[in-house]
Amino acid sequence: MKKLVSIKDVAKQAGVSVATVSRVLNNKGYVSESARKKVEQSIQELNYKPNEVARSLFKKQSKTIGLIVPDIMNPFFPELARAVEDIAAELGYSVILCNTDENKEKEQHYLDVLLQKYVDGIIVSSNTLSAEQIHKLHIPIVSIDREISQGIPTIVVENKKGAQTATRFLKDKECKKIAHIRGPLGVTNADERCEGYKEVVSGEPWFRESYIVNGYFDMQSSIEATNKLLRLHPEIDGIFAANDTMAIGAIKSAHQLGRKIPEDIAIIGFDGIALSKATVPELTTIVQPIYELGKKATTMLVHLIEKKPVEKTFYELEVRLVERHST
Amino acid sequence: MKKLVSIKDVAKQAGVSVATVSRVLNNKGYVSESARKKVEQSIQELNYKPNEVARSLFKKQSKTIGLIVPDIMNPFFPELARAVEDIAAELGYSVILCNTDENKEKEQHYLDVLLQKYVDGIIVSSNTLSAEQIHKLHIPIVSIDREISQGIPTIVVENKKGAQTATRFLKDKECKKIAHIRGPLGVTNADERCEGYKEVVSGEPWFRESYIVNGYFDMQSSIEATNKLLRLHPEIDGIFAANDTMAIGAIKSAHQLGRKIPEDIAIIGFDGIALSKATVPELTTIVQPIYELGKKATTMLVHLIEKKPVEKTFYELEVRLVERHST
DNA sequence: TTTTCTTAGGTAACCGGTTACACAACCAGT
DNA sequence: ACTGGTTGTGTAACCGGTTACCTAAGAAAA
Repeated sequence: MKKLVSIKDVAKQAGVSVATVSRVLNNKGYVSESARKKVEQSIQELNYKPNEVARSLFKKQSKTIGLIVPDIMNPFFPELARAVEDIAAELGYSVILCNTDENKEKEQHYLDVLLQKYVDGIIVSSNTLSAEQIHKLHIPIVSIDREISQGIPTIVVENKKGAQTATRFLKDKECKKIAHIRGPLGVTNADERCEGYKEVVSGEPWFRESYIVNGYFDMQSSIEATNKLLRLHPEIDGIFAANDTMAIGAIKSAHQLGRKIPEDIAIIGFDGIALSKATVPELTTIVQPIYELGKKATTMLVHLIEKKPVEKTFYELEVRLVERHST
Repeated sequence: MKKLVSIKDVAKQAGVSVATVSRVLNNKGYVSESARKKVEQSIQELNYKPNEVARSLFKKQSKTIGLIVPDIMNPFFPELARAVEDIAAELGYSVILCNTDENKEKEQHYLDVLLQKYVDGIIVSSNTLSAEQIHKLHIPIVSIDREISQGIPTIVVENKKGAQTATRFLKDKECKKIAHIRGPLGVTNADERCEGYKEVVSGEPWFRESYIVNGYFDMQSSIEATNKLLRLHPEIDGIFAANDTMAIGAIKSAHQLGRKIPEDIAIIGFDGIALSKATVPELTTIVQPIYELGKKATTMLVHLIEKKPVEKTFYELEVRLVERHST
């Protein structure tokens, strides 16, 4: 590797000390106009770029944040990651990507690595981390999409309200028997969405617990769940899936079973991922402001890092129903 | 921020010098069994984790690689990113994610940032970088999906061959008039795929240049292109789209125009992104080994970084046709 | 004129590791 | 006994920045 120009080279060129160069660089302390000119010119000439690593070592901060997600291949996360990276870059930070598969050991491992690299803060979207684990880190954390514990800055969406909206919408569309494909038990947002559904239908004479089936937020489990559901309850004419991927699974299953969408059966999802616009029929869904989520989280994290005031450390963002052709 | 334990603390605890601790840490140089034991115990007790930043500064390497992609939201890249991150983590590296939108300034900016952070190597998927720009970096680079110039390690797939396979497959399926929605002009893989198509159909009596229409690898442009195409040439009964996203656009367009797929018109894509399995009908496509691509690139990059021997610096990975229901 | 404040800029310690070098102890070979 | 190689360990320089501290000059205040 070719040696990079260091602050010493610049200092020598400009005929000043390294301290002066550093002062120019950071716009801090007293520097005469003439010295500043000379330094700036030398920086130009040598194409000098300060070494961030050396800077990090002294300042104990690295202008880097960690982004911990279960799996970037899950269609919810690319948009989130993009938002985080966009805002981070704007504010002068880089982002290190970590996929944990919701695996406790991997999570702890990445936490250690990020800490060793002096990252300034971390954005997590995970439900296996404990509050204790997080407090031990002593650096700012923002939790996205899942509430870990009070006191930890969190950004979520109105899961329950969205679920109610979705379910009511199906009712308004004259669906008589509405089922729900829920997400994994114990995952906060899956639980909340299920609760929202229940609140709307539990009073209905036709409602039965077996209208709620389990999925794991993925397509395969949803196809199987829907197959079973429609065989057991052929009367079902509306399905609210706890996320878009499962809604697409439901569409495929219904299609296989010869049901027409939306004529025979209406299907609504949750998330508003890009995929929901790519299907035929296009999916009606509760769209989350995913980009906004990432944006807000990053802005907040950087504020926390830079000790700027933050108004709130808990945001619940609004969701909105987008009607397309599956209902 | 709470002060972290440093090597000095460990040395003091163990009653040895920092040099000895460092030797234990790196398994380098002579250390007596008794000293090693004491040091290891102190490390345990204090839960000491070496500061990677300090290490980076001295070693001029950071155990970090950069991953530069146009846009992680483009469905091709999450799987690639996942592969890169998986392998990198396995080999002890972290990955910094950069989205450039194929924008020259952003690319140069990220290159600068990555260099300042002493990343050990970079994986790029981009076509605006010049060979010169890359050589100036003086660190290992691997180019994915796009060939920048000879001499720069590259991993691509058999674009032309895949395109030929796709086109021939449509012919074998009794399509009489096959059109092509190509990717942006000047983008290597788009050009190669178009060439592959041409080689198969240019000898056909029915072939005309206007059967090739332009898209930008995105859905919107493809929908518009297909609309125009099918209006102008209603006789078309087969479409080879240069990527899956555009194939899906073509499906949607055909659907809107009342054509049945695959009865009236067969559609085949290229890439094999997750989305291609989510549509109704599921997309027949030329699948690229995306994960394999990322894996190979990362393995090679780390070999280059660690100066281990690499057999080849140019790989052209095989693609395979996966028949589903759109043909 | 002396004191004090502001401006300017250099020297060197420091961040937390790694490693060249020095030195000592011990063993083997002559 | 002398030489030389191997082993074990500490001291201090170094990586490339930042900044506390010091000195000094000129301006303003006493």
